[in-house]
Amino acid sequence: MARPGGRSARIQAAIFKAVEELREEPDGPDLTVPAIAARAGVTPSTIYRRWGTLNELLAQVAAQNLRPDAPPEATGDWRRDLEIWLRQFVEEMSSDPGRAMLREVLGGERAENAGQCSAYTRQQLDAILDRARDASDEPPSTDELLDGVIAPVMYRILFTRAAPDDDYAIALLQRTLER
Amino acid sequence: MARPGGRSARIQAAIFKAVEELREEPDGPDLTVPAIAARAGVTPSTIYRRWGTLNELLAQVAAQNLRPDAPPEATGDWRRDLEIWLRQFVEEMSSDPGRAMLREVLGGERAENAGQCSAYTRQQLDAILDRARDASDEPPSTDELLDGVIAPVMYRILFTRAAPDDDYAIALLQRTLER
DNA sequence: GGCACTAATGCAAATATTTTGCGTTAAGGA
DNA sequence: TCCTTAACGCAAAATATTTGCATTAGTGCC
Repeated sequence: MARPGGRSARIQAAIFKAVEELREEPDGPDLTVPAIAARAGVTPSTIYRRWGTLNELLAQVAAQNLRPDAPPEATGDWRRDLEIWLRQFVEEMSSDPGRAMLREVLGGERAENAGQCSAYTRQQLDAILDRARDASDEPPSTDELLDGVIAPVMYRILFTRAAPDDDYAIALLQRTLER
Repeated sequence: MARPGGRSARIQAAIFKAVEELREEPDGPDLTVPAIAARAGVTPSTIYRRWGTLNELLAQVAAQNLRPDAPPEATGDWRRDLEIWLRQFVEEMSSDPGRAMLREVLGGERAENAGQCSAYTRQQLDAILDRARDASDEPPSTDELLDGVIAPVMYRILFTRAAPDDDYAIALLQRTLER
């Protein structure tokens, strides 16, 4: 049977932290398993046995980092909330660190981590849309927003080297709201 | 100055072929640099010098494999052509080999390969849309199709483990054509 | 065509990494 | 508390990556 308790959790936390710290390293981040293990005070074999591969470890760390740190801002006007949230989302995802995390999440073998990532944005959207429904309004569905706004933005981030899509994203949002 | 001539091209072709062949291997594909080099009749250092990393090599191979092997079918009815092409596109991309290639293209450090990939689908769409314009019709723009159909399909393939989206994709296409 | 220049490769030693067997530690259940 | 065994540490073995130097072969020039 599995044993997620105490020690395992502590070690995983130490390893995740080690990855973050090594990213900040001034002279080029040395993201190798031995380096991460050393920083975390753990033997490399622990990492290999738990994650199998550096790619898998980085995928899980990235998924965790993509977890939103706060619920979407609530101004009272849900359309405005959506716009504010979207601006931040696009900025974060299209930044260099954001792109790197997306690469890493998608680089992992198991779809689990990528799924987690989209679950997060779904939750954030749901939070805003729930408030809209409380106000007896008729907002679009989460899926309509995913298809109409999030997906096109992500496609461009992943498949082109294009600059920040700020206005473009807002235009997509307006169009989806008008339907 | 660069020397893409003769030998380099031959070696690159041999290496790409080696990757393909190792994928077919019955008892688990051994996609390591040394294995690829051995199969291609080349020393590993050649691969390391040219691509730097296994991820980069696989990204470029995947980009090449995602190149469409034929122009979209032409039935005379461009709406039908779009539908036929889309069905095949979705089937190919959501298959296990297709997903693996997408992972590999996106896993590379440089955006170049992913960009190539989306350029290919853009070309295919353009080919169909050009025929529509020749017929003095008013088809949607390439970007409208990318935003309205391709992006949502890709988002689901990349971020969920959901099953083949055949009908879903067609529904997206219909909606985009009606606008 | 022959020649000079040097990018691209081959080779092999030096490093770095990943894997693996076995002993030890510590969750989780009785 | 005791037992079972998942998870870890350690170190040797197996692989993979890097690097310096020698060799091969595109490319431009005469």
